[in-house]
This record gives sequence, structure tokens and C-alpha cells, in this order.
Amino acid sequence: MGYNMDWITQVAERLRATGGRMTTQRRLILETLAQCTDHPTAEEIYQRARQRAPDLNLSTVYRTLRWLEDLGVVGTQRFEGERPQERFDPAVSAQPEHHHFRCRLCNTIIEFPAPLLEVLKQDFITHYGGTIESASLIFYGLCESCLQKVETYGPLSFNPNAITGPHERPSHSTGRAS
Amino acid sequence: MGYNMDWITQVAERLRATGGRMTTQRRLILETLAQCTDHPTAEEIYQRARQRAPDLNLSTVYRTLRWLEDLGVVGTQRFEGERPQERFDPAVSAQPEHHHFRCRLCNTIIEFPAPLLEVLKQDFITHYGGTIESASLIFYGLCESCLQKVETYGPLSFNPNAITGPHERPSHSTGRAS
DNA sequence: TTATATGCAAACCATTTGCAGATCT
DNA sequence: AGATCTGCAAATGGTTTGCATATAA
Repeated sequence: MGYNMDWITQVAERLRATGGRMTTQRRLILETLAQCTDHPTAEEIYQRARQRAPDLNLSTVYRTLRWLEDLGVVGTQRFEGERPQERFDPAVSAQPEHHHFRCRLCNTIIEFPAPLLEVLKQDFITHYGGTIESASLIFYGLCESCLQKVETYGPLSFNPNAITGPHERPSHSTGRAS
Repeated sequence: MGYNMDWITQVAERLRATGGRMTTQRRLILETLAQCTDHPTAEEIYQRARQRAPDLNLSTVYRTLRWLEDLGVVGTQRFEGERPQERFDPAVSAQPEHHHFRCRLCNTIIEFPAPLLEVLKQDFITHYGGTIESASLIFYGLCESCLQKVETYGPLSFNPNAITGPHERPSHSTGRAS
């Protein structure tokens, strides 16, 4: 390996500086995060990391992620239209203020900068006073590629990465159905 | 009563138009929602409504809220820094595109319009293509009133409406603490 | 009369936590 | 050695669901 080694080293330093210890599991989770190009759930991180250390435990993953969150190394967000679990974003450390677009069909997430948001914040403060410390902006829609497909093939159900299961609320049945 | 009767009647019509029935419980929940000036959780709606009908059940509240959500009558959002439960927003029907500011201290939520967001959407599409169907924008910070208090009395812990309990993650202990 | 809704209790799932044993320094 | 972690299992809390009964149309 050697990918992003600087990043891991930096995190390890911050860790030690706050009285923490670098363990095998933490290094593994960090390496797993460093390889992410997406926004995985805790479970996904767990599955990926576990391939290299089968006795890794999910609660260790959670604890490590919370610790990284406190350190400002990962961000978290929840997206609509899927199970209400958290997704973790290893990109915050590199680009503190970025926002998210999520494709309704293929679930791809695009990160984008939004410098214009500052104007919106200022607008808000002008009207309502107070201060703004952070902002979350999420766009939902169709990514370019899915848009093309829909335009070509029509709006059929095309959802390769759909996460299925409870909490999806397909039709919240209210009792005996017809 | 008589407050917002139009609104309830309108919802009832939409309901019947889709093969649903207007029941005592649904009317009660609608009336409770009509009186909301905040963004209550399902549990809060349940507690308020239950004062008039003690045998109302929480699952009925959930089912009714989901149905209203599908009808576009209530919106839902989750805010950071509190238990990860949904909050319901009866104001969507009146102002389809509004956004939220949440005060970190008193938890007040301010709804605001953001017409400038259209520019941001256009910006995004210019860079990445695709389409945007909806957007969620949340500002976190201090409302004017809390800002004043902090400026006057200093940044002590002032949190009258704080929701306390698990899921708050005060310090995610990783084992025996010092 | 009969499809639809309710209450209840149980299930579900994401996340957290207590504790005994393992590990870093 | 001694504080800090990990794995495990159990608890927690929000939300959903199956089913028998009640109710609106």
C-alpha cells in the first residue's frame, strides 16, 4: 500500500495528541476509509474492512467512526429515500465545505462546492439575525447518465443499486389490503 | 375549533379521492397538525393528540403521517445534533419550497424561502448535467435571541429545550474511562 | 356489508453500551 | 503496570408490521 499514507499518519498524530492509541483495527478502518470513493454506511465500512480482519467487530467500527467524526476527519449525512442510516464521508478533511447531489435512480452521490451559499447565508442573517455555523445542502434528482437513460428508454424502473428492505416504506399498508 | 378548517376539509377530500376514509383519529391528528407552529416528532404529535383521545395509538399516528407525506401535505426532515428521529412539517402544503434554520441552543426552527437556490441548482446542472427534482437546505447556528444571550452572558451552557438521552453521543466512551 | 382503519404487541434495524479480557506504551 | 481498546452480547429507541377487532361508507 502507500495510498494516502500521509492522511493516515496525520490522523494518527492527532489521535495520539488527544491521548488515544493507534491500534490494528483503527489503522485498518482508516485504510478502508482512505480507499473509499463513495459514502459508505457503517455496515459497508465494516464489511470492507472485515475482508482483511474477519474478527473485526461492528461496534469497533462505530466507535472509530464517532471518534473520527469528533476529530473532523469524516462527515456524516443521511439521505432521503433510503433506510435512515448514516453515511460517512471521508472527504470532509480535504474539502471542509462541500455539498451533495444524490441521484434518485443509481444512488450515485456527487460532491460539489457551493461558494454561492455564502450569499444565501448572508441573506438569511440580514432577515433573521443570528449567526450561521454550518450548512447542509443536498440536491436530489437524476444524474446525467440516468437522465440520458430515461430519455432514451423511457421512465421504466431502472435502479441497479437500489437498497431494498424494510424502512423503505413502499406503500405503508394500513391493514388488510385489497 | 374552526382554525384552518379549510385545510382539513381539503385534505379530507384528497383522502376520499384516493379511496381513503376519514376517521376520528385521522381528523384528530389533522387538527393537531393544524395547530402546530413547530416541527414535532411523531411522538410529540402523539402526545398532543392523545390529550383529546387517550386511546389513540402511536402506530396510527405514524400511519397517518406517512399517508400525509405521500399526499404532499406534510414534509419530513432530520436535524443534526439531536436523536435521529424524523420531524414533521405541516407547512409544506402552504409553502412548497422553504428551508430550515435550526438554533443550536434553543432548538428553534426558522423556515425561510431561498429563491437564490435556483441559481445554485442551475450552477450545478451546468457543471454536472442531470436534473434536480428537490433540494434540502438546513442552516445550523445561533438564532438572534440566543446570540444576544451569548454576547451578554458569555457562552455558558444555556439549553432550555435540550433533548437529552441516548443517541446524543456526549462522549462515545470506548471502554473504561479515566 | 365489506373494504379499510385501528389498537396492540411483536418485530426490525441502526446504533449504543456494559463488561471482561486483550493490547498498546 | 496501567490506562486504553476490543469483542461480545444485550439494551435502546425510532419506526414498521401482522393480526384480530372495530368502523366508515
